[in-house]
Amino acid sequence: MPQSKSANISACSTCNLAELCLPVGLSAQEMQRLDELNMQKHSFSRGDYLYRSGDRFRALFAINRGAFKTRILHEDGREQVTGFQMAGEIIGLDAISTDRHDGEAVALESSVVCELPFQKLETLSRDIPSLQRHLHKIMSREIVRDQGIMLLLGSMRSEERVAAFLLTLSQRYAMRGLSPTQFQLCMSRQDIGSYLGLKLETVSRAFSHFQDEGIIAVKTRSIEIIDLALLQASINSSC
Amino acid sequence: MPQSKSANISACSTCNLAELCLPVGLSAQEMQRLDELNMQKHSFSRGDYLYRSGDRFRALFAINRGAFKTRILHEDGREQVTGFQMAGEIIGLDAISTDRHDGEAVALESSVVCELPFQKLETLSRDIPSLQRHLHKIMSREIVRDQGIMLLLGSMRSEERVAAFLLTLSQRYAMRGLSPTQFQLCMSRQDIGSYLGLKLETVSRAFSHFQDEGIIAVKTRSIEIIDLALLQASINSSC
DNA sequence: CATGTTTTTTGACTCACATCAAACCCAATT
DNA sequence: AATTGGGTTTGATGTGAGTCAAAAAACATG
Repeated sequence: MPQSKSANISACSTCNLAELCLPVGLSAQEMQRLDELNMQKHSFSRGDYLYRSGDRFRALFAINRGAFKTRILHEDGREQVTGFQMAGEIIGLDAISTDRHDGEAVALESSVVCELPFQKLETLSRDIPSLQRHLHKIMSREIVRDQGIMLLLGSMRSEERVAAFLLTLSQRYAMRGLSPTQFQLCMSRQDIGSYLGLKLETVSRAFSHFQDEGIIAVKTRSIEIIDLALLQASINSSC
Repeated sequence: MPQSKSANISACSTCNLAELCLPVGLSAQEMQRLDELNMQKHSFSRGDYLYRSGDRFRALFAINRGAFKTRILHEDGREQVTGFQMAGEIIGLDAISTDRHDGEAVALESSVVCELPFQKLETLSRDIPSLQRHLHKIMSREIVRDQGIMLLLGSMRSEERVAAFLLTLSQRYAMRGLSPTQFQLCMSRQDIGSYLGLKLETVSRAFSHFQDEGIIAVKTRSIEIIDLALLQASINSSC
């Protein structure tokens, strides 16, 4: 069990999604597990699973460095990336990790997209009311985010989706004090496609097209947004 | 303000999503508002707004009778139905009602799909810890549900989506002790389409096709599932 | 019951995206 | 320098679902 320590929760300027800072309090066995993971560092590559106790995540993690993706796995092998989590954000909401949805087993998993280091924050303990309240915010935001993606998946066409994707990335970087117009993608075209409900070729074509239009400059994983306004516009114009 | 009364929370066998029962505690003005709504009963039709204080829902409602839809509105007029809530379920999570998502104003609204009567449950009061805990479950489930829809929107084709939709409806009715094979749709093809990311014609065609196959029997809003196994199969087969 | 309105169905056509396939780039390995 | 392999780009082609349109059915109204 995690060593109980006084929770130290405060709005955190560097964590955008989080707003939730706790001293890192790892139990002995969790420390050991972390070590194991670090030991096997080389076996960790894109697509590998992160950390599961049993068949569900039991804790919240604040991502220190690197980026992760969350995805849903259908039993028939279909998978969908449901989000990308970057440094300063939260991953692994306990309650939603594994659950039955409409009678079908839906496994929610996290896999490494980029690098791996992370910090265990705190197990989702029922008895820290202020943590709970923050959790509400996080979950609410998760829902709002999901609903946004639903809008995207349900009613946008390919280039609009890619534009929207780039813009949200841009904003997330901006929130973290990084350049909103020049950044590295930390996920493959494949993953972007899965996230946006598109095939990787379509994503690539969208990038190329935006580049031809002079809206962005792409060099594989490096993105520079040249005309942010045009990118914005390309979401609404074509509909 | 709502009259504070002792919360009486317990697992509720008739409420499937809820698991949350409170004595109906309406304040005077809320009672009045409810009366107003009942007065104007005839002015309520599909698509009308339900109940908003300011521009956000301030309370949780347990739906007593009828059905509602939740949707997102984009400023450019685009809308997407994000879910259907039926009797015995919960509607109107405060925190997510109106929020900024990725810098764009996204309004979450509820509109009446079928009939209107509802009961106010309790304002989302921070000071009832057991309510909070239940809220977690509800929100978790909301997230899981959303993620399922994302899977659907992202990687299923039209007939699979419609099949999945019918199956979840079936299960929800079953959970409520109603017939899982014979029920009335309480939403238009349009709404189903919006929910599934399809056009209404496509939904109609899917229904017709399933009917031709002898899997279901459709008569406008009346659905009978004839071969549940085949319906199940049609989700996986075509992929 | 006749009439107007909305919802649903059906058909013909089009187009955006998926699919298939080949070439390319870049980094790691030998 | 040559090889291998994953990720990316690009092109040619096919198809599922959108679009447009019109008829039919369901529903509402006087």
